[in-house]
Amino acid sequence: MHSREEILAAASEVFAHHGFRGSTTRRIADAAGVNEITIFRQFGSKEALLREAMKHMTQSVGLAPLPDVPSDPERELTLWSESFIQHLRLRSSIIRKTMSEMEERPEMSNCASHVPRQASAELSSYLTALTREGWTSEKFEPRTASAMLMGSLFADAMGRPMMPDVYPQPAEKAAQMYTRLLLRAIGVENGARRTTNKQTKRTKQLSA
Amino acid sequence: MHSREEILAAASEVFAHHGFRGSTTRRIADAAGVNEITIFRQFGSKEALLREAMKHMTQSVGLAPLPDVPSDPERELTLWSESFIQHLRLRSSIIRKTMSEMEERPEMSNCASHVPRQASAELSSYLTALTREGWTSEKFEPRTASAMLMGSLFADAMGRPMMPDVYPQPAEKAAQMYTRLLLRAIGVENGARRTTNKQTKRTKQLSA
DNA sequence: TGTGTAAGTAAGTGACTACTTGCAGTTCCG
DNA sequence: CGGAACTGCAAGTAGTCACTTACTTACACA
Repeated sequence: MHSREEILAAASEVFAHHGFRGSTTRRIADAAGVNEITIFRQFGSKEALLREAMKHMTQSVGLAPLPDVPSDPERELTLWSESFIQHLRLRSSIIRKTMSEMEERPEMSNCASHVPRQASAELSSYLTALTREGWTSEKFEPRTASAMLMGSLFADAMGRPMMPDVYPQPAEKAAQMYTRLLLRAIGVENGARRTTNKQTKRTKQLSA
Repeated sequence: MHSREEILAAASEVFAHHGFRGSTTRRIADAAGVNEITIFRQFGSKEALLREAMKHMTQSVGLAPLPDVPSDPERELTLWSESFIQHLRLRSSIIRKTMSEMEERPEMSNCASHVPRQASAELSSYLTALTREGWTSEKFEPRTASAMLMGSLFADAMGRPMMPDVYPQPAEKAAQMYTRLLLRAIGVENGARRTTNKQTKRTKQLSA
């Protein structure tokens, strides 16, 4: 009963630090404060346990929401970027392990790709909304821009512990700085909306 | 004699596909077409072999050079980005494994961080030169901008095989698209230099 | 009091792991 | 011809791995 949750938590922890091959059933059992055999009775095999632990973990992501209609792009996007990079940093160990394992165990990383997929979709649609609502002055592909922002945040979260000197300082401001650069790339000025013919569209939409 | 090189190559190959723990001496010996004992006689231990293989691999990077004085920023940066992403894609497996191993075996990844460190330094200094030479119209931190471009390329190389739909299409144009966005973020117009007071500086430098 | 369920203990299986020892064959060099 | 240097083969060591079997303990519920 109670042991199941503890085993799953311990399995995640051990996997994050030692990878699949390093996650011995003995280590997981010790970390969970449980007899090794309980693992096999509850989950059948080490592989099944880690599959389950993976699924169990991809719940509860909690990214900051992006509004359907932007009202303060810099503020909204910065908050989103900060919540995304925080999510990545908290899970950097396990993400590294999962990415390394994905060629040998595709079924595990398929489940792990759910979060970035969804984040990418939300960010892309927000960037599209920025253009639709007349905030942008430059033409751009939403997918490219979203890949660029998410990629910067991802690489920062993965690489900063190893080589802090190649990333912007301080770490807490990094998300904001990437976000500002991206907004400038797509031509969003400091809090000022451009007045284009697109604006009527938005007014209509709001009054509808 | 000849076996040494073959063992090193085989070790890299096996490590890229199976990581440290999965790189059994037996597997490496088979891949090298060599008796397992030869490995121990030549390198002493599995760890020493993989350390050597790592060192042996970080030679021959071959990034496109960035000029000290920019003359065609879009062209020069695009070529650099393309050579960098190609480098990352060719080594994506081994990079994933190294990043996953870096917490357990820091000495291996320290050697691996040499390439991105140098690339970052070169890119940053090129971006600084862009401003010095009057190509940019926006204020920006070179380190942030370089982390952003390199991060986008890195994340693309790492993530595209797993989720191709979140990255720009086609893959061969991705580097160019990221580069264009970055240039816009720092205010470099399409091949047109801005005429600022900085230009005199450059002229002086050239005539010197 | 009897029964089912979740947990533990102890011991062991066969496969794999890094690494060793001893012996023999080949190649090359003086 | 003789001896290094390199390589291979056969066998083995001590340890770890995932996983199993057989039996015991604790507790909930009826």
